[in-house]
Amino acid sequence: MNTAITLDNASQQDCLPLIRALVNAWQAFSGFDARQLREYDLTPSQADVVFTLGNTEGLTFREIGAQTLITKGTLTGVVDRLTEKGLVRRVEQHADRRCTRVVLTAQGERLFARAFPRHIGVLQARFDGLSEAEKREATRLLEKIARLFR
Amino acid sequence: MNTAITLDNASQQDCLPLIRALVNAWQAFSGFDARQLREYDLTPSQADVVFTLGNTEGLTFREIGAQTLITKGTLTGVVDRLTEKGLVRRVEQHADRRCTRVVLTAQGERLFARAFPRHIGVLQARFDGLSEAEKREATRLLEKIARLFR
DNA sequence: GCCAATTAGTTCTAACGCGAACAATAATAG
DNA sequence: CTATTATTGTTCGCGTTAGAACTAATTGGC
Repeated sequence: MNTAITLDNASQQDCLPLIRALVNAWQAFSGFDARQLREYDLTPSQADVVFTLGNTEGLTFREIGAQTLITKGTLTGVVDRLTEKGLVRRVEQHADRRCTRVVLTAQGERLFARAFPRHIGVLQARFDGLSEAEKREATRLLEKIARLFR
Repeated sequence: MNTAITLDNASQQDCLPLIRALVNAWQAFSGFDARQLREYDLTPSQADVVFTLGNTEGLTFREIGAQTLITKGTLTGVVDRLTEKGLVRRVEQHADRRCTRVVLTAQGERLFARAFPRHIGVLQARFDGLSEAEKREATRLLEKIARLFR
């Protein structure tokens, strides 16, 4: 009994159908998400930030990065573009002058109130193609996969 | 009985834990994949192309794009970089002069023979943290999710 | 109190990723 | 046959994406 993987048997490994399914599911979901968000003139990353800032008093770059999984280097650019659009603004902190708080502007709040419920509604409607038991099981398995590769 | 989604109940929709799990699983898997491939000095897209071309007589851009889900515009750049590295070359077709076939060079073949089995082996080892039944169920659910958003 | 280690955010580089516009070529309708 | 339509790959614009180097500010050890 040997687990060596050769050029000949590599394509028969049973992880490959699962990997293909994961890639396809991600591609389909993220593509759909991006197309939907275009209605609000937002990229997925921008929407992620706006939706994270909604119903908060503002968050620092570090906090946004932790919740959205956007790297801090990327986040600088995303916040720059949201600022140009007038949806957020940077607020300096006196307590810790290294930190910057990012806050939704009035326009950002309005977009959040309009886009967030509608966007979630569209996604929820699609996911209702799964039963509640399937959603729970898929969540459990995906959490387990995430742990395996962390 | 109403399914309207408001600003207040949007965060309670039961698709959200599943979405979070999907995002986290993808992030963890694709990040691991990218770090592993760095050992061969390949990006995920480059590896995707090299691994797709392995054991073939070469494929056109259209065929590679169909199998890898890389857009044709992106593929031009990926093949450019693989060409610079000496791993693939473009072969013009006389039959249809619009088409270009991409073929592994001898160096590309060697890299494929070395990297493909080893990389699959590393991934397979991680996925063995799931039982066979879990792999099948995860595959089924992910295929269903992909269909919901296609 | 002072120096070393941390932390926060910015900048830079290389490579995607997608959609749209484009030129060259091929296929099809009439 | 010829005009229209479709397909193939390239190019471009814009926006990520990760990672590393960098600056400014803060914290911890002693």
